[in-house]
Amino acid sequence: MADNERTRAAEQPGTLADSIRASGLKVTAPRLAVLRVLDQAPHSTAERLFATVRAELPGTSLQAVYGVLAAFTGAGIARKIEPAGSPALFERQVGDNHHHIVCTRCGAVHDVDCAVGEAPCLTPSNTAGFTVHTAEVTYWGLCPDCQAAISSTSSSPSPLLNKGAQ
Amino acid sequence: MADNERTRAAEQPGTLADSIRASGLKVTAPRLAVLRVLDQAPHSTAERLFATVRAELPGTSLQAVYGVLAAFTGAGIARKIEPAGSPALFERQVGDNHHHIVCTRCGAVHDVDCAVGEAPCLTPSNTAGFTVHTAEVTYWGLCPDCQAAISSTSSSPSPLLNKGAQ
DNA sequence: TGCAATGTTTTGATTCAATCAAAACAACTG
DNA sequence: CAGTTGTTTTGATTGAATCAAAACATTGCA
Repeated sequence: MADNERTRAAEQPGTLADSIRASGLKVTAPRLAVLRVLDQAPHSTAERLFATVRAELPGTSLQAVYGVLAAFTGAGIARKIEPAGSPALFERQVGDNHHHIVCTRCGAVHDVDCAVGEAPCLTPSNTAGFTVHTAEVTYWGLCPDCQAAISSTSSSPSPLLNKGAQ
Repeated sequence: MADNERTRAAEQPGTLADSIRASGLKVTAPRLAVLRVLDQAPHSTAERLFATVRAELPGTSLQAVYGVLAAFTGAGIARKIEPAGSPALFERQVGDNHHHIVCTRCGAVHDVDCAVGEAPCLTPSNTAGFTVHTAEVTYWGLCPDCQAAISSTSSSPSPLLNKGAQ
């Protein structure tokens, strides 16, 4: 590793390093790299982040990425989402309480704003004595590309997931 | 296996075998056993179902349980739910579109009726071109037991999952 | 009632995602 | 600039689920 690339941390311009430091974490090259990729490609798996990070920081290990992500989610600057049938995805934590829509054919994920300003069906009717802290909505459907692919070819859809009828 | 226990399928009284046959599947002892346990203990993992089924049907393998569950979900008489941080859970498919509330401390799962008769926030505001088929709501909170456990002991909650702030 | 065809279950191996533990190492504090 | 704390690496391991092929049972049909 020529000239210790892994230690070049503090020389970043601004915001990324700042938001890491602001959350009480030490600033390191792997963390900067992961946060940058998280920004450029939200809803990435740990493996995908690893592949991209490794391109610019060859010494990085997959376990380091997992470690960085654990630190980020613990510190509240990243969020882990786990759609059924998919490995965990990560995105930078943003203030709003948005949800996700997942394509059942290709797995593409997009953000969806919460329908009403104040969370709508976040207060279930019968909580069975539970105290509710969070409500999480996942929408399942077809992304534009897969709609086109299905309507043009008459081949079988080969769905990524087999959700029960709603 | 004395007198071929595994083949005693058709002699069940009624409803279980009927609902298997009604969905176009062959009736077998492992399927009857899995469906019975699914009825008695909803929200069970495959492993848990396997342990219970094996008690009454010793020759059954874990893979058989997975196979039965795949057949059931494919035929629409069982539903697979996959809460973040937990292995997949299974329940008998019922007509209503209910959701689930999960205890972040002990993992207990309960059913929650959809707040309004017609699904409320099942129509997101910006679908980004997606066609929405299903909306899935998961509530996270504390079950009554864990609320009591936390307020009585001042020990650390040791949460099962670390959800981001909502 | 018995036979054949189809579909299910078993057996064994394998994949994928994620986590654990300890040693080597680097970032921040003073 | 040195020490302390915390991070990263290395290597192994777990857990959940899936795959493939052979053995077997259920159902429909004669």
